[in-house]
Amino acid sequence: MKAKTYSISDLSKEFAITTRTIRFYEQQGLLAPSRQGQTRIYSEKDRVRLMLTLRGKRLGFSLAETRELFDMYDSTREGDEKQLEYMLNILARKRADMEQQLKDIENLQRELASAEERCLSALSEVRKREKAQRAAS
Amino acid sequence: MKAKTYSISDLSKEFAITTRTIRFYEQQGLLAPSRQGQTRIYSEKDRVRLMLTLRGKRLGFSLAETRELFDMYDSTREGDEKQLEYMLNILARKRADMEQQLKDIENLQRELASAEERCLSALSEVRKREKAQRAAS
DNA sequence: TATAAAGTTTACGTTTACGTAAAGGTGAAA
DNA sequence: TTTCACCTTTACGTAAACGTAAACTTTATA
Repeated sequence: MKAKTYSISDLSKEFAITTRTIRFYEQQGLLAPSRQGQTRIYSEKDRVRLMLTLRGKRLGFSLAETRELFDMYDSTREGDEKQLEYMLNILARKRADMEQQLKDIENLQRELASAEERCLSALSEVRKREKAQRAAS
Repeated sequence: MKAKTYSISDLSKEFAITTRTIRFYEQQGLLAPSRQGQTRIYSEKDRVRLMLTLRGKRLGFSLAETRELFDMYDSTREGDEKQLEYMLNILARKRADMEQQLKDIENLQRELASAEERCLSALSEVRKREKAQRAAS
C-alpha cells in the first residue's frame, strides 16, 4: 500500500516543463498535491492530471476548460441531474471539436505530404543541375 | 477573367471573425490584400490563406509558425537548396506533431465516449430514483 | 558547520492574439 | 445635404500562460 509519490522536480523532469508551470497549474485548480511541511507531494492522481492537462494543451484546450472537465468529472459522482445534463452537453461539444480536428489533421497531413514531395523533387532538380555544372567546369 | 474579390466584412462574416482580426493577420504578414484607394481588396488567394490560418489556429499553430510555413511555401519556387532542406525539416517536425495529435485525439475520443456512457447511466439512475420517489408520495 | 541543492512565496515582466475606443474618410440613399 | 453603413489608422487595454528575479527555509553532504 505504499502509494508512489513524486516531487515537483520529478514531474518537471518527466514532462519537460518548469516547476513554475506546475505551481501555476495548481494555482489554477488543476492539481492539488498534498504537503509535507511546506513541500508539495504529488500522488499518481496528480501525475495523471498533469498528463491530461498537457495533452489538453496540445489539443488547444485552455487551462480553464481542462479544469472545468476535471471538476465535472469529479462532481459526476454526486449525480446531480442538472450537472449531468450540463456535462453531457459539454461532452457533445468536445466530441464535435475533436471531429473537426480530426478532419483538419487529415487535410493538413495530406498537404504536408504533397509539400514534401514537391520539395524533394525540387531538391533533386537543384542537385542535378549542380552536378551538371561541376561536370562542365 | 473577372477574378472574384472580397471585402473585409465579406470575409469576417464568412469566417465569423472580426475585421480587427483580419487586419491583425495582415499586420503579422499572413495576408497581403491589394488596395482600391484606402480600402482593402481580398483575392481568392487571400481567402485561402485566411482559411489556412484559422485551421492552423485550431491545430495549435501560432501565427508566426503559420506565417513561416507560408513564407517557405512561397520561397520554395526559388529552389534554394538550403531553404529546401530547411523546409523538409520543418515538414518532418510538423508531421510528427500531427501524428501525436492524432493519437491524442483518438485517446480523448475514447475517454469522452466512456465519460458520456457513465454520465448517461448515472442520469438514468437519478431519474429512476425520482420516479420511485414520486410513486411513493 | 558551511555550503550547496531543492524547495517555498511574492510579485512584477513578457508574449500572443486580439478587444476596444477614438477620430476620421467615402460613397450611396433618403 | 445629412445620415447611414462601411472603410481606414492609431493607440491603449487585456486575458492567458507562463518567465524571471528576489528573498527565504529546509535538507543533504563535504
